[in-house]
Amino acid sequence: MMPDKNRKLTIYDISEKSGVSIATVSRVLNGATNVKRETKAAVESVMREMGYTPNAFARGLGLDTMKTIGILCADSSDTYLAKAVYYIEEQLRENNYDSLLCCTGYEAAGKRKALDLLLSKKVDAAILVGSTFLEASERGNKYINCAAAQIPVMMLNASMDYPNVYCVFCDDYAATKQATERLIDRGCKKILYLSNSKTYSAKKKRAGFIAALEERRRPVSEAYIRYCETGREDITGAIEYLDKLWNDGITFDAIVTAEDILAVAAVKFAAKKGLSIPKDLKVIGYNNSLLATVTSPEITSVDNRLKPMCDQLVETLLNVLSGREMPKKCEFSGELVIRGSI
Amino acid sequence: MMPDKNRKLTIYDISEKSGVSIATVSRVLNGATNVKRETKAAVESVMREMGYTPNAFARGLGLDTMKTIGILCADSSDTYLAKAVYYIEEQLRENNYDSLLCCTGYEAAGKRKALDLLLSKKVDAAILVGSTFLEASERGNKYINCAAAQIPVMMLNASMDYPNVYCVFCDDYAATKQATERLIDRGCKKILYLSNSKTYSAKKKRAGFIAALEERRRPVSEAYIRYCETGREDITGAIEYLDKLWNDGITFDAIVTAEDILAVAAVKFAAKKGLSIPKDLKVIGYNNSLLATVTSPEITSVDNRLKPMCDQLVETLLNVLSGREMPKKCEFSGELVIRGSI
DNA sequence: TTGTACGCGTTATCAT
DNA sequence: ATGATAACGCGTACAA
Repeated sequence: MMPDKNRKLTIYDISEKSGVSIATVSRVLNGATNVKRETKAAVESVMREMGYTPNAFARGLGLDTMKTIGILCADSSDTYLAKAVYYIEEQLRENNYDSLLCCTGYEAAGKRKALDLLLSKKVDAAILVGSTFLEASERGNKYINCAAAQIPVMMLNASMDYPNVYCVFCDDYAATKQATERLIDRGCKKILYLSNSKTYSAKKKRAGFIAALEERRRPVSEAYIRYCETGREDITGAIEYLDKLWNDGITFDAIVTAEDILAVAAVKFAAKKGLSIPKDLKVIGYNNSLLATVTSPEITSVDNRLKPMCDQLVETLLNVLSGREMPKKCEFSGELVIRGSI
Repeated sequence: MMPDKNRKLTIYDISEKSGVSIATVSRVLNGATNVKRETKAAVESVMREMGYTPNAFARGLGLDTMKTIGILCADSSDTYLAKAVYYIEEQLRENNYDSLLCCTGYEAAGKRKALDLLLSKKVDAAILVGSTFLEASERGNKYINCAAAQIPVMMLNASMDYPNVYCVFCDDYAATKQATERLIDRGCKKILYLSNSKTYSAKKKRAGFIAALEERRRPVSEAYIRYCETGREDITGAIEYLDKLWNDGITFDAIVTAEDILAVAAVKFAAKKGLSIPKDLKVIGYNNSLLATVTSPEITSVDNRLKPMCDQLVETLLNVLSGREMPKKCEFSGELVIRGSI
């Protein structure tokens, strides 16, 4: 029989070849300072020439961590969430953490299941991306609380009061209020608020919209606060929704949307109706994503500081993991980025 | 001292509490058939009431796998790549594999580093998403070959002849050729080909464009085969590029693009120039992504079967992992999805 | 500075 | 059907 050349190298092989104990090899591996210069050099050379790599599982077992963070999001292909995941992964990697991605869908069951799965894989922390992870009922969020009993839980775009849960979000209320006020001040009389979800974040935006009307002493009509149930990427559906509204007599001279994609639909709706933007119809989007720049004219949109939020989130997480006391909530404020649609 | 209530439960605790050996507990855990019904029930009940979860690291060490697949992509927030990652993650999850996401950027060094990292984390396989992972030189691809010596490597949108490397891609050449021919047959005289990358895939598209011209006996002019170096999401930059071209006398009545985002830029360019689409200018995109539906009119685009490709890729991978012999290359053919831009 | 020996929590191979 | 015990590969007290 040939010696098994394919067997993976272990610390023992290096130990043998370099004539030191495995302890010393381990020390070299982990950059311990109390190793003689020459010994260290010798061991390192052996490791290099044999092509040794430490076994991550064994390490994980001993240290009880594999430096992996779980990232949960409903749909990592959503324009906005994709950016968030990208920024987060990038920051984690720079700090030597890997990212285990779990797309959960928008249903509660899927989210619970995914988080449980991450726990069972023993990730060091979980990051929940998107306000969809905040359920309306206390009961609906229980699984998050449970998870937080084991590992730190970070939330992007949601706020929650559980121990070991850290939240980073944007003041959607104020941003939407400000955007709406701007439209009012520009003379818009019939402003429509259009949303496509009922998340925590969506509710705050809606409240901001209403607050603006109230502050400016404008009537608040439920008919002008709309929820459009089409698929999240179904622009055609949203256009039809607006069309129906319009034909039902609910006409408008401005639209405030909860997502850029709805603003895109509004711009296309205007094109279809022969309405001129911004003269006949003004449109404001939300997220300041790529979608705000694809139409003619481009869309004025609320920048909700995604990159800074992600950076903050990861930084907070790293500090929490190293035992530092950190703020449970970080709130950013948005900014209206002006383009041609208002 | 209190007994350590916080210590994680092990198979020993269950063993003790249920009065059987750890071997039996392990058997129950893994659904072995040779366990007495009652024993099994008893052990399961103990596990449930104590809230036991097996330690994934220990399992990994023993079985030499944690059922994790590494997904590499240059930029997971790119509209197209994000969808690919999403589809792949979904399929993997359905088959009980987790996804370790690594965004590498478009530089060779980043890709090498990321793949090495995945190897060191002992993933069961690596999936390279996007044709950017195919370098022009043999040398540039060596790191892939090395990785494949250890684990199966799957490539989406690229083709390569290495052992243990499996490729799934679309016939971009034929699809682009067909799209171009359609424009010629519709009477377009001056067709521009616009690309924003020089990947394997981009080259095949370009070749298809040229082949169409040749087959229809049209002159092939380098002036009409263009590479636009602006950022991948920089629509404004692409518009300026087209504007400059136009002003330099390189006018056109149709554009074939290598990516939907360039087609979006083309549509916006037309709006800016006062050209009517499709009358004065016809536009064809590539990928049939969300971006093909955001403009007015919407963009005719090549559907390159992303979802079917991802499904095929994961299926192939799973089979490879279970030792079956599988095709090294799977080629899909694209389809032109007709919308208002031609 | 270096080496010995044990623990980490499983799975798997033997016996019985 | 069940139990004892040896891997799995590493980190680290403790000893020298």
